[in-house]
Amino acid sequence: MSRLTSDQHASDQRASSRPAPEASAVDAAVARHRRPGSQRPGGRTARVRAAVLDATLSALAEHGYAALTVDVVAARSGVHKATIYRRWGGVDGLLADALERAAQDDWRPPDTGSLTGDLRALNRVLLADLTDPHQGAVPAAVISAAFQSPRAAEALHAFYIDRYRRCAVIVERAMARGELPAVVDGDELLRFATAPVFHRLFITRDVVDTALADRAADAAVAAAQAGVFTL
Amino acid sequence: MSRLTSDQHASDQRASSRPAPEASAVDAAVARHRRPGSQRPGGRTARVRAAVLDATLSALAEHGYAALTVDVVAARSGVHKATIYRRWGGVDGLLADALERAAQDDWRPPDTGSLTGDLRALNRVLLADLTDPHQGAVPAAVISAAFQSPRAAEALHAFYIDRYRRCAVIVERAMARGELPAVVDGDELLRFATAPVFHRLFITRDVVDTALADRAADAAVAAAQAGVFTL
DNA sequence: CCGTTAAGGCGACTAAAATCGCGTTAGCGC
DNA sequence: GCGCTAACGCGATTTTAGTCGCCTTAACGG
Repeated sequence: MSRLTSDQHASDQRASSRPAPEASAVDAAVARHRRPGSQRPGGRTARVRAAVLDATLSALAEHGYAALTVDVVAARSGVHKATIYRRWGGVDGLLADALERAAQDDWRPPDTGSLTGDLRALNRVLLADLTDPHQGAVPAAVISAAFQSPRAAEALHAFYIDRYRRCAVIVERAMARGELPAVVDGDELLRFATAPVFHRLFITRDVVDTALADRAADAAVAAAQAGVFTL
Repeated sequence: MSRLTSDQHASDQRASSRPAPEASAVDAAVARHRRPGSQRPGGRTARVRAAVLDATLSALAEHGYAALTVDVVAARSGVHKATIYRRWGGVDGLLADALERAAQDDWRPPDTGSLTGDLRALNRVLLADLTDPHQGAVPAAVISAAFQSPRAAEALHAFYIDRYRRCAVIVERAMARGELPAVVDGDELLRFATAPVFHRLFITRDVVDTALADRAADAAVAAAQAGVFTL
């Protein structure tokens, strides 16, 4: 089992060639791992990280957060338990790093031509992602882990800083179109628009549908037009 | 240590008298514990529950959620570990029950004379409670536990159903005063008003101040007046 | 009162999580 | 190529979490 997973991954990475020269996607992923004092972030280390985080994600999607344990990830990834504890410290570290890697994608907010349309679409995507067992399990698990682990909390914070920054363009477009009465705080507007979705999913644990997603978007637009987010 | 705690608790409870007759406050607390099939919810059982939940709360406040373990609660309460596992199943059960007991208070929403005032005050109280290490640690911990434990999720859901129901009077008063253009969904309005506080505290992990609490209240009022929550 | 029996106490037991020391491998600079 | 050494593999060990069987205690009904 452990060999199988290991081999499988090795063949995923690079079929059969020298490991060094044309590493560019790997370098990008690796650069982030380089911290002051850390050395040798080369090929193997990167492969181990990829294998471990992939295993973390698939284990999470398959058996849920409650069953996510270092031993499971070790078995799935073919990486030794001790290595995982050394590099990540525990499940919270795994989740934090998985989220950091997930943030390295090319996600872009929707563009429908209107502020309300964009925000509604954003909330629907958000809802779909968070309820999706594959993508959504990671943010959800990190939200939970953040209560116990400062590292997870920091990763979560950074993740949403980045996501909301990427969404800022929605508000900029709306202002350019003259849909808003003045210069508003885009971050603020976006956070208000999305907050109800998170709130019902993870705090009150209500059932959430697209109607709520739309209503939240509408409420934020109404508040913005009333001047609540005006700078 | 275990004897010390045990003795201390015994003397706290009832100095030196017969245990049975004049139990009324205890009875009230106990009545809830009586479930179909459960029997003998009498004095000792109630005392054990009180001791265990008190220990859970103080341990949580003192050392945080990460350090909250059954062994710690057992030691603090003077109740044996096995008993706790039998009755509560684990930390998630402890938290769920602690939240259920906490819900049995006489909490009332603020009454300032205006809708905006009430919602602002509500959000400020909410923020203060959630950041307070004593009161606030329980909801926070249960929110986290709910990701792994259906029981905690159910307790959380029920808790907020009840809290928002108690707040409904805020919106009713506002409608009676004519502050709202039509009949609005009070629950909806209240959830929108409070969602941003939870969102920043537990999802984005931003720093939260009273200015945000007020802004969230204002945004909800603006949305309500624009007809977003109209039934 | 007194018998019945839930509920709790107790400590040993099993299982799982986490750590450690040491040998091996493979990046990286030369 | 070729050392050097960071990073990983490995199995044993320690620590912590959770379970079990048996005995004791004390509610509750009569």
